[in-house]
Amino acid sequence: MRVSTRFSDSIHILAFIEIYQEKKLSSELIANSIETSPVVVRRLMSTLRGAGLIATKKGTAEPKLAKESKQITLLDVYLAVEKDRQLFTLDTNTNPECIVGGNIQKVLGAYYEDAKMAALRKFNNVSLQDIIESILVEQKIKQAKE
Amino acid sequence: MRVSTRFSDSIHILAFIEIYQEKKLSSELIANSIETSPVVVRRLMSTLRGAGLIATKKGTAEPKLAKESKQITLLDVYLAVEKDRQLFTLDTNTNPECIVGGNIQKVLGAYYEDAKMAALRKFNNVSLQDIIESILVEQKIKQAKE
DNA sequence: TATTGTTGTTACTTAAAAAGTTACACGAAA
DNA sequence: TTTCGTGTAACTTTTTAAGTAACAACAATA
Repeated sequence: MRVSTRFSDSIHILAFIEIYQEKKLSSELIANSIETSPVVVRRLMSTLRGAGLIATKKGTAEPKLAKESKQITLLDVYLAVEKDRQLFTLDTNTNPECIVGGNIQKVLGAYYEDAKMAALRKFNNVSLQDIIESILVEQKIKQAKE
Repeated sequence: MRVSTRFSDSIHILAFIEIYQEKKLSSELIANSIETSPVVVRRLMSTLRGAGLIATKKGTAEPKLAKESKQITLLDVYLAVEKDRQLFTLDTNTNPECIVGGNIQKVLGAYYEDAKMAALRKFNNVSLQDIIESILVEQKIKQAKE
């Protein structure tokens, strides 16, 4: 399948909103930074709004974060747009009559959950504020090189 | 896109080979346990062979593990079939002219790597032997319930 | 208040990745 | 020498998400 960039693009949107909060922020302008279409941006923003991460007004190009950037973690964003889906995919169609096929899903599922939890815990320790600060630092590094 | 079950299916194949090592193990028989086609099994086995995890003989249905099951970790299997690809997907097409678009890939990439590493480290601590033992225990639990 | 711009949403199309399928040359073993 | 199986290539189908088009509802303002 096509690989989902929802998580990355959502963080992009949130960082963009916060960094350019004084400006008029249409979905088209944001789409320009992500290099995608305005509808894709609005679709993601709709999800982020549903998860209580941003606040928007219909007809008005003024999206705001619904919480402080320090209070939004990468995990919040991940769960908003990817839900709690499997990170490593079990084959859920194995032969239940077979010793291996009949038990591997439960066994592997437990180890997969364990690995997923380890990854998501990392995301729970990174805030949107961290991302924004890092972006601004990288930008200064770039400029210092010129 | 369709979600890859290569990792799960590969572990399935390896466990199957080890558990039924005395028997004649055609790709068709293994495919029956996974509920897939023999070609899919042979394709995966070809990759596992390339990674030095199994040994096969063309024309003969006698695949063997190339190492002891204790010496094969889930990480070995993962890297064999999924390579070292991104676990969380960066959007690699962002606007370099924009402060966010121009720096977010580097910033997010680092956090993604960190989370991925946490997950893969878990897999490095689980052996095929662990999986097989767990499968056999689950099977006994099942049978005790009957 | 008519116009212009924007959001929010639906429906549809396209793209990409992996599984599934077909086919077949080649090897093994009886 | 026949039968079974592997290894592999080429092609088709399935799945999922991005991209696109369209439009009603809302906001601001000329």
